[in-house]
Amino acid sequence: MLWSKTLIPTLKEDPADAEVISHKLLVRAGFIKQVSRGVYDYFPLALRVIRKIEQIVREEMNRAGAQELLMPISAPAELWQESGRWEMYGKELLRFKDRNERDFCLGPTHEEIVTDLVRRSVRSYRELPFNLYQIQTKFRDEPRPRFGLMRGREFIMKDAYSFHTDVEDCRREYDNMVQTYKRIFTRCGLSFRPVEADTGAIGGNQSHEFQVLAESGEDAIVSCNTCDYAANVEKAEVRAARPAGRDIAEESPQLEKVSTPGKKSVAEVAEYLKLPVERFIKTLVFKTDSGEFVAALVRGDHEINDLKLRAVLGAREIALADEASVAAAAGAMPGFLGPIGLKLRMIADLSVHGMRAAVTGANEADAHFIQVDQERDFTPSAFADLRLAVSGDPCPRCDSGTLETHRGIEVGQVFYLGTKYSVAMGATYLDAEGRERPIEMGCYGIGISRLVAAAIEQNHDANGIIWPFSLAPFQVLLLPINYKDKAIREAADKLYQELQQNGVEVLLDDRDERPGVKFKDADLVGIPLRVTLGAKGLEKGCIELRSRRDSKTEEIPVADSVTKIRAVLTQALQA
RNA sequence: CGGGGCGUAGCGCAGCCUGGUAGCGCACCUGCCUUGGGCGCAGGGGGUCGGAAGUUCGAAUCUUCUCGCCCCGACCA
Repeated sequence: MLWSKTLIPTLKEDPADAEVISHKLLVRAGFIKQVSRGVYDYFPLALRVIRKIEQIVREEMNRAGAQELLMPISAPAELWQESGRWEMYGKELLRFKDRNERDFCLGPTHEEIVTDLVRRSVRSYRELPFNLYQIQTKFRDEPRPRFGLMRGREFIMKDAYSFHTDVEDCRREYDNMVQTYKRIFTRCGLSFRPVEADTGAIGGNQSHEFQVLAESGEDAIVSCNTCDYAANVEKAEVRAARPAGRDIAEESPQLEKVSTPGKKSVAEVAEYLKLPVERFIKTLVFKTDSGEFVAALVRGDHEINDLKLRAVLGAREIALADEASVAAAAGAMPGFLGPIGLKLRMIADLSVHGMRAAVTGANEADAHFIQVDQERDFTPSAFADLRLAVSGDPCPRCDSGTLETHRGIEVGQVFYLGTKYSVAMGATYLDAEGRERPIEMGCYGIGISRLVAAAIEQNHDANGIIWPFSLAPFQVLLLPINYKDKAIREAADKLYQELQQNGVEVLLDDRDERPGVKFKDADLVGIPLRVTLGAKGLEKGCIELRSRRDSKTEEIPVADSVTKIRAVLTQALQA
């Protein structure tokens, strides 16, 4: 392709509204432009990258036995009402009415549509199992889209759904997809990690996310430094600390109430009393969807994992109670709450068990208790794993490991769904005995457009993007120093033709620009191989081949150039 | 949804406080020059100052409303 005929509006300066590097570079290098909040145009270079990713995904999904189809982007409300998600999904679901005032939504995901499709098409166990996938634009009206392609409202996704007669077969396919995803992300040239994950709004009861490791990632993940345990912090289990081994007969110092005027947060009180935050017990009051107020207790240096709390409470929704509700329900203001004398149901984190010489609120204004002894002074309704895992926690799976934390960009997620949708929507089959049974389901997503951003977060330098060979919009950039020079132009045109005839994806910078401009743009756009054609080299019959990633440069004879470039590409794409 | 910030030429910004009829850099166009890392010189085009209403002789500038975009928060007692 000719640069002069391609829309590549590069910018010298960072766009004012971009925060993360992938967003800045995608805009600066002429790949995307924002149309509205979280919605972007994909310019020709971006589309080529997307097509590359799609192709890898297609090849691997097909190889794994899945079949591609295409479902509608809009869905009638009735299907979402059947699954119950019309009410549950909230404002992220973009809803609208057609001309006849019928409710519709734009699909943020397609469990309802695909389940409907399958229930109308499948009767017998003989027709199962199968796995259907599509690559399509999705719309989620995110509360806060940001970071360019990393969290858009409109985005391109590969979503797959598998259907099975039984749990074992569904789990087999789940594993098949995990392996497939590993191949896909490896082929994309990314450093990633599969982690255990919460199932969120999709539902189901087993899930892994595929996280591309990057500092700018929105997700926090933990991984064991010894075994292969890794999880999203939302999901990470925390093992009960080993029992401290305490002497029951030993007396604790007497409980004491101290004045802490205006000191509300753990940090403030700790500073004021000159006591370490680990000695504190935080008391947080949550309201459940059934209207109950519940106190959750965690150590001062820990944080509540509300997914865990929600699960322990068996609640559908929980939220921190506002000040007025807390005052009414607990009889004290936030900041001075404590378990002693509290009339609410209390769930305490495992680490609170057996704490001594602890500090808690005194359930009255401007006062805290010190020398609190959990076993002596209060008894929670239950102890449970409530807190977020932190760096340094012991691994929940192996004996010797400890957890370390990383940031990640979630580019894929696999779910074992079970029969949640098939039961709700009546997707059943007849087994060999003629009994009607619900279909077991799994679902598997990959954020195609997010992957573009993730790849850049992981592959860039001060000058611009460095595309992995497998994702690059072009494999080779031909850069004639002066395209108006006859000898250079003829050499460039000839090489351009030959490379194309040899199946190499090549972009020729045929613009009448100064060399400096072309070099800067070349680095910015990030095509992995650059061939520079200059007068000096051509006099010797040579061109210059340069790697974008490591800047390694070699002069090679024009006559060998096609062979050499093909060899480099072959090697790079195999690696 | 709460808080903050910003909307002035394609991009990045100044001007606003203290009202007087819009400017800088880059980009763009023309010519000359130059050609291995965002050249040089000369000339030139382009803006309903996000929108609406108000105050005023006069509004980019002051007031009100509104729309858009960005950031932070929307759990830590």
